[in-house]
Amino acid sequence: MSEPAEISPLTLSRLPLYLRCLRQLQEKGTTHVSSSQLAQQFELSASLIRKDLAQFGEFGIRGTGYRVDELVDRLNGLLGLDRIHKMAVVGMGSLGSALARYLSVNDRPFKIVAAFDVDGGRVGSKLGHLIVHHSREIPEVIPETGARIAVLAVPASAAQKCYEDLTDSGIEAVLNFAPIRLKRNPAVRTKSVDFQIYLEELAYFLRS
Amino acid sequence: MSEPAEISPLTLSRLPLYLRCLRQLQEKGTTHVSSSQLAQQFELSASLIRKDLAQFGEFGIRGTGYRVDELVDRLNGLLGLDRIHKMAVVGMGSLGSALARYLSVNDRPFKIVAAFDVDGGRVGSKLGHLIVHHSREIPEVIPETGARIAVLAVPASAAQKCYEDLTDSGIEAVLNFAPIRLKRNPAVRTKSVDFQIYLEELAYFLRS
DNA sequence: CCGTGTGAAGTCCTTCACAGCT
DNA sequence: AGCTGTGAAGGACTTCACACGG
Repeated sequence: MSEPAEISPLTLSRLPLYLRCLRQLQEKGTTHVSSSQLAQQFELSASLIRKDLAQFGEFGIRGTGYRVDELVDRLNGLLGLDRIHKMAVVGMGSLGSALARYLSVNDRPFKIVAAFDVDGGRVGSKLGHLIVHHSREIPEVIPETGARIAVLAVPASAAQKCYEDLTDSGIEAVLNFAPIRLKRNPAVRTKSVDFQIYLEELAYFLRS
Repeated sequence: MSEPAEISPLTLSRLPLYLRCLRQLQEKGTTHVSSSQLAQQFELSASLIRKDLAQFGEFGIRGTGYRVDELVDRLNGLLGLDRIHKMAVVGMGSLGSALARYLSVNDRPFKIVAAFDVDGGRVGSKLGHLIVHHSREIPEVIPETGARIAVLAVPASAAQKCYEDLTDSGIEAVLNFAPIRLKRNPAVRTKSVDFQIYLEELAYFLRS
């Protein structure tokens, strides 16, 4: 059972989820877990877990379940989380700063190597031991730092321009928080997280 | 063509997206748009747009397309965005504060009516003209304010407890930002936004 | 003639059910 | 006996293609 050329997007979106659940189990000291236990505790589907995992080899033990540590390692490897990812953050407003704190926790593989803003009050200030650059320096600084992934947390009006500067500078993946539909660069993995849209979706259930 | 009892979750997730695109068109002064124009400009599927919209009535004009203003109004109505939603925010750390700013922009129908935290330095401080309450006051304050929707932006370790306090207090929908898999209350619409997971998903494409 | 609305076809994803391993 | 791995069945969603209305 060798690894397929392409993981289906829905399977891919669940792998980090499984990882999160398994990490919670690790903290509790659980060493083995079955698909049905996982399903019950975390409101997942047992058969789906098995199908998802079985795509990448047989690392379950029939009659017993999965070894938690092994599964964590395997998923970390599959997702490329077993090494450091250098990350840039563009937009150091309240959201960008908060994201910088939340996304670069020490035990996680994402390390911020560059930060940008256009606000004179923030350019030159420090984020940890990093200096915040002006966004116009993206084309020079990104290649210097070797960042391959970027978080975009600028106002909607500036997002498309920043996005293009980033992708032109060699960034390969962007996580966008600006509330706008970006015109995407097909060579760059782009994911948008839009809080307003999530709220609007929830609002539907409050029409009563 | 009357409205169905249930919208499929995937259709529902696209309606706010269409709304976002349409608002962008409104700002540019566009009055009419066809499904294929929408599809091209915003990288959507024309036939899917038509299918999604047609579920709620025939408000396209054959040969012409859709009237932007009318469609915006209709979608706003469908999603329950044509009235104010009172919202509570729990967790006034950097993320909670940033979210409070981003989600309660004036032209949006979500209005923050209560804020909570456990940190002595933040309890009692002001968010606009609102006082930040201690989280232990959730059971009293939520009913007083009439909030029906809540944003949860507390550390993972506190999330489950806060979630339960909120749902026990009558909150009907929760947007969770804590990086944890919540044990959900089935009576409450719960949506989780997990930045770490999104990054991990992107990391998969950077394994090279 | 253009674009919507919509059955039909096609694709993708999930659930089922059980053979086979431990 | 228990649980994984997996073909087969079932379901959900999307795309196709065209009839119909403007």
